[in-house]
Amino acid sequence: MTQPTICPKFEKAISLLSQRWTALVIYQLLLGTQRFSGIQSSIGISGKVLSDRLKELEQQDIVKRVVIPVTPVIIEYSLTDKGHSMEPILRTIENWSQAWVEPESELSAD
Amino acid sequence: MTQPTICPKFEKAISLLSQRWTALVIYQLLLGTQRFSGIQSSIGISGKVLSDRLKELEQQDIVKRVVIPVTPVIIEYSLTDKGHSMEPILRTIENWSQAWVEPESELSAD
DNA sequence: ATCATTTGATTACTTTATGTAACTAAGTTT
DNA sequence: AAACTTAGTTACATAAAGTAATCAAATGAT
Repeated sequence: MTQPTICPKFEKAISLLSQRWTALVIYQLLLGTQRFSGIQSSIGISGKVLSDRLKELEQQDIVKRVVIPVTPVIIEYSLTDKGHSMEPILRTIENWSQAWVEPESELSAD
Repeated sequence: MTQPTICPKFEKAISLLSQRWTALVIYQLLLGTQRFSGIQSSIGISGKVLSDRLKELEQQDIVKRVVIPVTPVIIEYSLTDKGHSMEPILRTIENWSQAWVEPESELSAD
């Protein structure tokens, strides 16, 4: 048998990044601390899924959540060191996309 | 409004890589030409989804499909130039995972 | 005091994606 | 003709994601 020879760490990283929105959330946070609604409107994710993703990223120690008790409450999300360490991944994808992805053939057939 | 300012090419790349299995399929093909059943057993993907993924990757000119009319038929899948150009993405993820991902805490509670 | 407002979230419900397992097609051996 | 092999497909079940309404906490307006 030549079964699962894929490194578990790599597989875990892939399964994280293969979740819809995860990479985009991190990419947005590379721009700096942001709030829930800011992330939501910048990438067009639903509140429900954003909530899920942020919870998981917090658990993975990729995102840090800070509550500022003013009114209405402000909650700031930012990247941890581990989160920032993912920047090369996003940049590599960014570079590749510029070199190889053809723009969406905008079929503006009226 | 500070709406969708994300580059369409980048978004397209992300949406491709955010599909479950896509990155692993490409990663496997970095090892060289492989057949349907080989990919299937190496990463544990269902035939149905692998079929979908390979079709999309073919459309995106990332994967090449070659039919060898012997019996039983052999169908070889390999990366195109565009496919190979994604290697840095996978390597960057691989490197990051080695440095930052903690191995699955194997809860072997008897 | 009550009501509306704001942010960050959750819940109920619908739609889409994925998993599972049985099945098909073509060619060959038995 | 029946069995076997590879590369799929199909029908059905489960999981994930989208949508919209709703909640909680704090506060200012009435």
